[in-house]
Amino acid sequence: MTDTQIRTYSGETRREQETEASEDEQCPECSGRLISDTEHAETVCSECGLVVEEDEIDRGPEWRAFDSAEKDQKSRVGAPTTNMMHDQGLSTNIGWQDKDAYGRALSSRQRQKMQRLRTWNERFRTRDSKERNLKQALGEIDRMASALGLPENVRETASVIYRRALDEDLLPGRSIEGVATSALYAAARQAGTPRSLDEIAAVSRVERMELTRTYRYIVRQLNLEIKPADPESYVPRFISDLDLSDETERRARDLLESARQDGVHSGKSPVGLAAASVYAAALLTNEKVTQNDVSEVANISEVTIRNRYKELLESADTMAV
DNA sequence: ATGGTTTTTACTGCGTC
DNA sequence: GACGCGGTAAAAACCAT
Repeated sequence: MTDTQIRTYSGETRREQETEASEDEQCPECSGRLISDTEHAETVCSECGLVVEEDEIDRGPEWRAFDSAEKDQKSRVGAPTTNMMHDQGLSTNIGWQDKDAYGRALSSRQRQKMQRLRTWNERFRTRDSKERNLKQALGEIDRMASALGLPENVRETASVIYRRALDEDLLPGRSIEGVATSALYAAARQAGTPRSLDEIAAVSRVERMELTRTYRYIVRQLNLEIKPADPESYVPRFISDLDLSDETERRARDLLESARQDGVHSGKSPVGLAAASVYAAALLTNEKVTQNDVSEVANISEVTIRNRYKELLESADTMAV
């Protein structure tokens, strides 16, 4: 049984169990495999045909198709809506070809009319400043996200955050780039794939200081609940940057876990903690990494690593006893 | 603005290869 | 002697009030 992580806007995570796949379910009568028949909204046994469940919710289409060509024809699913486009991909586009629905050329009178419609459609589509604003910001978010190797869902979340900021009129006085960057930063953290402020600032057009200011403001105004980043989420990245083994990764997580229970955590920078755990774990597994190596990939001073990793080992010891 | 906390910077001493 | 490591003090950055 697999767990899926569901992340909500506010960043809390809860776990939901996926609906049970029918493969390990057995028919109560003859212990044959159960097949869920979505077309008739039933779960039936493949051996004896016993209907185990009826009247399930049918998520299939309401039409029937008798061959694949017909299926294609009847299917009427468009592109999914996405928050990554300023109009969620829903606006109308007037085709550039001067053809009618049957592919015949239009009369010149019609052509002129279509040209006027195109012009106006375009004007309305990016009508007010907000829309144009959004367009630019989303482009920015996209650019930065790919520079940082952040997955699509992060971009999506960032877009949502930006949209909210826009709706609440938080923009005046702040730069589009600044807010866009903040949104991305927040989204990355919410998604559990945090990037440090430095990393974000490196690909953004705004200064670090402006970024932190805007970020704080946005978080406060939108009531985004962003928990302090979990040190563990940095571990895999550091491990792979340093070419360390899985074993080391596991130990690093263990160290962080016992540190958490010990409460050594609070107030300390999560990145520092992660870096220290990686270093300490490498010591334990006899893999060679210097404090300097770790400090470089983690962008953390060696001093911090030293201080943290001692604490980590200490708390790991007391936990073991 | 302020004060408390954490991180960084810079420097020093020790041991090892 | 260079390097990794540990320690310290003072400065800087950060955060809540």
